[in-house]
Amino acid sequence: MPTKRVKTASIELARKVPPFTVLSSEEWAEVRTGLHVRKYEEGAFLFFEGDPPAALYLILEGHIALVRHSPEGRDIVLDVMRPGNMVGELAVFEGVPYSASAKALDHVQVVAIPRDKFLHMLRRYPRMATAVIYDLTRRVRHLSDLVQSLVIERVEQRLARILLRLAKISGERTEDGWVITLPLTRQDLADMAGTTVETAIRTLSRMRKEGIVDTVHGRIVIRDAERLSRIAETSE
Amino acid sequence: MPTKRVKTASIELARKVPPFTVLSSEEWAEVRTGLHVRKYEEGAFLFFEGDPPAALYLILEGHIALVRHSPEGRDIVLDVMRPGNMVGELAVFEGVPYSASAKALDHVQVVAIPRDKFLHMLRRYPRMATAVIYDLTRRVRHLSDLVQSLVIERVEQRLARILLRLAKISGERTEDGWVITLPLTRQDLADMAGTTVETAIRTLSRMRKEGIVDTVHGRIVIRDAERLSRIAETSE
DNA sequence: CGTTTGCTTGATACGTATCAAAGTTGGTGG
DNA sequence: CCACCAACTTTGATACGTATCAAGCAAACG
Repeated sequence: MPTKRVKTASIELARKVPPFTVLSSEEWAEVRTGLHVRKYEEGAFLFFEGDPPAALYLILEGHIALVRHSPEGRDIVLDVMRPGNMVGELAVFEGVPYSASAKALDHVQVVAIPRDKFLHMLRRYPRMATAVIYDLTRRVRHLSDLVQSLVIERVEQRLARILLRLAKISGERTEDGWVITLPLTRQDLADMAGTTVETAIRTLSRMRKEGIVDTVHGRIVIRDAERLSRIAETSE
Repeated sequence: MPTKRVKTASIELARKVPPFTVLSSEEWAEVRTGLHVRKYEEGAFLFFEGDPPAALYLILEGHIALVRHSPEGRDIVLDVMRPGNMVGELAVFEGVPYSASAKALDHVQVVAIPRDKFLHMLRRYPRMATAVIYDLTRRVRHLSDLVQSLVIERVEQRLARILLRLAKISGERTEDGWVITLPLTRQDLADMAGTTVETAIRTLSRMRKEGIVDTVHGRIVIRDAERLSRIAETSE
């Protein structure tokens, strides 16, 4: 695969994203010093569970998985974050180590906001807190859904749900269905569904045989979104 | 059991609890109009999943379980909230129906803050947002733990963890161990552990036979906290 | 071209859900 | 005070979904 040329985003891009949208030009001019854009390759980690809370990251481009590592070597994906989302808020806010690792799922560009700077910003421009609250709110809602999903649904339903969500956040319409552009391994999907690779594979194989999904060049294609939705919603 | 006389808390109590602590006397005087204390009996619901977001509640006394109902009739306890915690923030903030029901686990007293009032307060005194962020942060952390617990732990470990947590938030030291003062049914515990009543009962019975826990007058007593911790931490 | 990494399939074991039925408890009203 | 009722608890038998262990296969890579 040829390496893509990727232009580095300007820090000015951040101005268009919450929480910076609430700032006036003067305020922004003051705030932007000390902020800088960072790039991460697919598979790279922004930070690891347990690291001291150095900075909060605002995603400009790409997708980040929040991953918990279990002592037994099992990984669990708590959430998948997109452009506009923040990563690392918990730790930065409370001044405790990151409670999950942040892994780039594709090419990622972020604005890194050092902890001190962020706290200072928030004290000086409390209006910015609204954006933080919205982001946390989204996360609580997602985690609540995930808990419910883990308790009442079987792997097949959970995977169906996950594929539909992934298509929504990084899907591309093509002739034979929705392509999930994120380069995900079966292990990644298993970690999102709270199951093992083998079970994830078996489930996806069954779906492939039924013509519901397919894999092309490592990308998952949803061939029959309606049937997938039906599986996701099946209440028994 | 004789009905206890319970004094209604004064609205002034709220002044000592975040997010109101950040207000000056004048600000508080302005804010407190329109706020009122509400009481709920054990088992009562403050609101149901799907209700319009009428108000946010600040707990002054008692404990509230956030519960999701599944179509199949299964309940899932997402979190147990204590004095100082807020309930209903998500819905109030985003203006969407409550995503879970709020059930009083014991005698509860709250300050009800109508949605409009709350949003207005937050715009006028943005410093108050900090308390909201802290509360959300706690919830995200708890839900993350819960997800991890559901994925990697077996029922026994999950229950052990839950009992220890409950002892911490509503435990009382007595001669033969820690008594969990909340009046919880086996069904409640099952809903917290993401399992069925029968399995919860079997697990607790086993623990009782081993002298780890016991039930006295419907209250759970932790007789051997150390052994319980060991079960909760066992990594295999 | 060999080596690693990810994918796939099979056989088996284990934990938990489910269904069924009976026992216990606290509260109610006669 | 007793009888009754409803809600909660308990135990047993069985079925099912998924983890686990094992082994082979395909594709990517230096």
